[in-house]
This record gives sequence, structure tokens and C-alpha cells, in this order.
Amino acid sequence: MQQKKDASSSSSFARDAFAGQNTSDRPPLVGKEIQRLRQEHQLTLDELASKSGVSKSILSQIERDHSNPTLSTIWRISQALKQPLVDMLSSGEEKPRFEHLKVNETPVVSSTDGKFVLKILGTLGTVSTLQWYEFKAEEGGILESESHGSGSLENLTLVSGKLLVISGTESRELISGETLRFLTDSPHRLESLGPEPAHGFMVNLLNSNESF
Amino acid sequence: MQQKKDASSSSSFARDAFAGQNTSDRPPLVGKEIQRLRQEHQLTLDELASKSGVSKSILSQIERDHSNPTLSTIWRISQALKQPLVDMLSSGEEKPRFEHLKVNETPVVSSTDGKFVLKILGTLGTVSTLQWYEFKAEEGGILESESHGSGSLENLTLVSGKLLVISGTESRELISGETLRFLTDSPHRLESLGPEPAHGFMVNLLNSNESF
DNA sequence: AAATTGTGTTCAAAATAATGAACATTAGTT
DNA sequence: AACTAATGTTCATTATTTTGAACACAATTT
Repeated sequence: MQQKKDASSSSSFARDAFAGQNTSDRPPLVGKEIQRLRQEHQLTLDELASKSGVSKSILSQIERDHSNPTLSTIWRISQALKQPLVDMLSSGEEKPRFEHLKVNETPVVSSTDGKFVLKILGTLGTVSTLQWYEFKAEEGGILESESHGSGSLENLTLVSGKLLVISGTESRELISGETLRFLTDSPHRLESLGPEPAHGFMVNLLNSNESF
Repeated sequence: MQQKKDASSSSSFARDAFAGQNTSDRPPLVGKEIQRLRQEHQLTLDELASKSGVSKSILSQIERDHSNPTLSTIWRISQALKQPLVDMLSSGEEKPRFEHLKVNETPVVSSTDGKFVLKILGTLGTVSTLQWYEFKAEEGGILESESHGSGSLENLTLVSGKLLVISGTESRELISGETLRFLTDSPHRLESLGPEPAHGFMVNLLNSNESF
């Protein structure tokens, strides 16, 4: 279907009015940043076009935030400008100093029987993979996990209750206040021994070397 | 112009064969990561579709890397999953290149009056620098810290009590069950507001060079 | 000043991302 | 097993991005 695109007033992507600032309720505006980088490298649109393989015309539009670029387009531009893709996006995106997760916003994972509940407190996937959780498990609650990959490490700290940890053929019993680190390169299992519910904190370091 | 899109063999975006790993000569494959996050939040495609405003069908294709999403599409998904856009992209992207790691500067954690107690649960200094703690602070307990370096991030989860967090000029009040992440590239301060003692977990990512 | 060259913008056409509905598949019940 | 409900995939259509060529404009040269 053919339609006007560039006419100044009729683009459904028109956010020209906001071009100055990202108010965090819209996708980041990458135009300014791309233009800045291009000029920093002293490239013309033509030159960047041939370096990146992205057409000159769309570059022009992207720089003016008249187009909503595709992931692959952004990526090709970032390559040509030797700039980590992520930096290009984050520059325009305002970085909230605080990220405040309210109680009901914290993602929760629970075992099939609902007796073992994990609250996902945070993740970091950039370098190696890191995730941390708060867990609560009533008596008998069981959490079974597959291997997290070779070199992966799990760190448990028990605040209250009693917890049985089995990894591979070995097992340990944790009591309140203790911390246990163990390899999770094989299936493993946590079980709340009760009688009071197990409560604690878990930090997982996933070794993402090669596959994931 | 009309053309087949989804037929398994004929997409110009077809990189299915490479789906396992990003060799950094292609745009990042976000599918796996998006799917992981969606499942972590226990959402179905329908649910994520309505939360994000992105159609179910394109979500399905994006998760399988059969489509080359638009910036705004990725952004809407990241919003619905409460995940910084940048993290979603970087996870699949750059492999753990070895970046120059600064010497592990252990932060000076000063427990001013002894009312604020930090238990060091673990550290990881090899990759990026990571430390985690359990803390307990009776009413009025104050923890003041210097900057941990630019790009450093602190993650607090409060299990019980009430906590006031001040970083730079901003401040937040945390209540039981909430999580707060904030930049610690400037001096910051935690204060237990009581009356019951503040108890929680803290994860510090020091100078994790990637903006979050 | 006219011509030329360099640079960014717009146009019509082609490619493809996004949508909503229909379809397929699995999981759970009667 | 047959039905149903829930979830994911594919289809036909629509909306948009992307492209290459033509255009406009400014700066420099002759």
C-alpha cells in the first residue's frame, strides 16, 4: 500500500514535537545521537551510507527522527560508526537514577505446588549472567532446577528456617544464618525442611561462556 | 507488494541457522532473551501482547528471530517487561570481551554508629565487580558511602522495616517488599526509619561499565 | 555571476514489519 | 477417547520502513 511518508505532518511516527527530550514514555530518539556520531567521524550521509550499507535517504530521516528504524538498521549504523549499539540507544534514553519496584511489580516464580516462591530481584546479562532472588518456602516446598551450565555457581543465604540442598550426589543442610555456595552445573534441588518456612536470599552466577 | 513472509525458508532476515550464538557480525538476536523474560514474568503471548500493545503474532515471530523488530516495537516490549531496553539487546550481543578491569576497589562501607550492620555474603571480583550483603539496621541507623565509581549500581530489597535512600539530590522511601536500584556514582546514604529494624539485601555492581 | 561540486531532503516504488483472524497444538476435563 | 480451554503459529492484509533516483540548496570555483 502506498502512502505519503515524508510529508511533514502525516507520519504516524511523528514525534517531531518531542525531539528535544525523551520523556521515558516513548522509544528513545536516536536521531540526534547518530548525527552527532556521524559528524564526529566527519562523515557525510553519502559516506555513512556506503560504509553502513544503509541508504542515504533513510539515514537522513532517522537523524531527524522521521523514521522508526529497524533493529538491523540501527545495528548496521552502529557498526559503521564503531559504536556499541547499546550506547547509541542509551544516550538518548534517559537513565532513571532510581528504579523502584513496588511489591506487586516484582516478578515472581513459584514451584508447581506453590510452596516454593522465588522473587526475582534483579538480573544482569551483560558480562557474565547474574541473577538474584529472595525465596520463601513453606515446609515441604521444593525447587528443582536443571543445570545452569558449566561453571555456574549458586549462593544461598538462609535467614530463617532450614533448607536441604542437593546438587549432583552431594547434599547439605543449611540452618538459619548460614551461607552455602555450590556448583550448579548439574540438576539440583532445594527443599524446605520446616517447620518454620525457609526464607533467604540467592545469587546465581551463570557462566555464559559460549552457549546460551 | 505482496510476498510470503513466514514460510520457513524465504525470509531475507532468515538467520535461523545461526540462532544459537551472535558472532557479532550480525545484529543481536533478541528472541531468546525476550522469551526468557516473558516466561520469567509468567506471561503468555496474549498477555504480553495486551500489556505491550504489540501484536501476539509479531511477538511470536520476534521470539523465534523470524522478524527484525522496529525500535519502537522493542521499546514497547521492554516497557511491558519492565526491563531496560538496553539490557535486552546487550544480553545476546557482545560476548564477554575482556575489558580492562580496574583494580577491585573495595568500597568503604562505614557503619557510622554501629546501628547499621552489613553482612558480606559474597564477592566476585573477576569479571565485573560484584558484592552482595544482608543488612540490618535499627531505627535511626545510617549508612553513608562514597561514590562507587561511575556506572555503579546498587540494588536494595527491603524485607522488613522502612528505609530512606538518598543519592545525589534525589531520595526515595522504601517499604517492606520493595526493591530499589539506583546509581551510586555519587555519595549516597541509607537511613532506617523504623520503628521496626530495617532488614534486607543489597547487591552492588561496581563500575559495570554498561549503562543500565 | 554562472557553473560546478558537495551535501542533505523528498519522491515513487519495492521490501518487509505489524496487525487481526484463522488455524494448529498441546494440556486439562468430562 | 472426545471436548474444551489455553497457548502458540501461520495466513491474508495493511501500514511502514527502506531504497535509488530526482530534487533543492549552499558553498566553492571559474
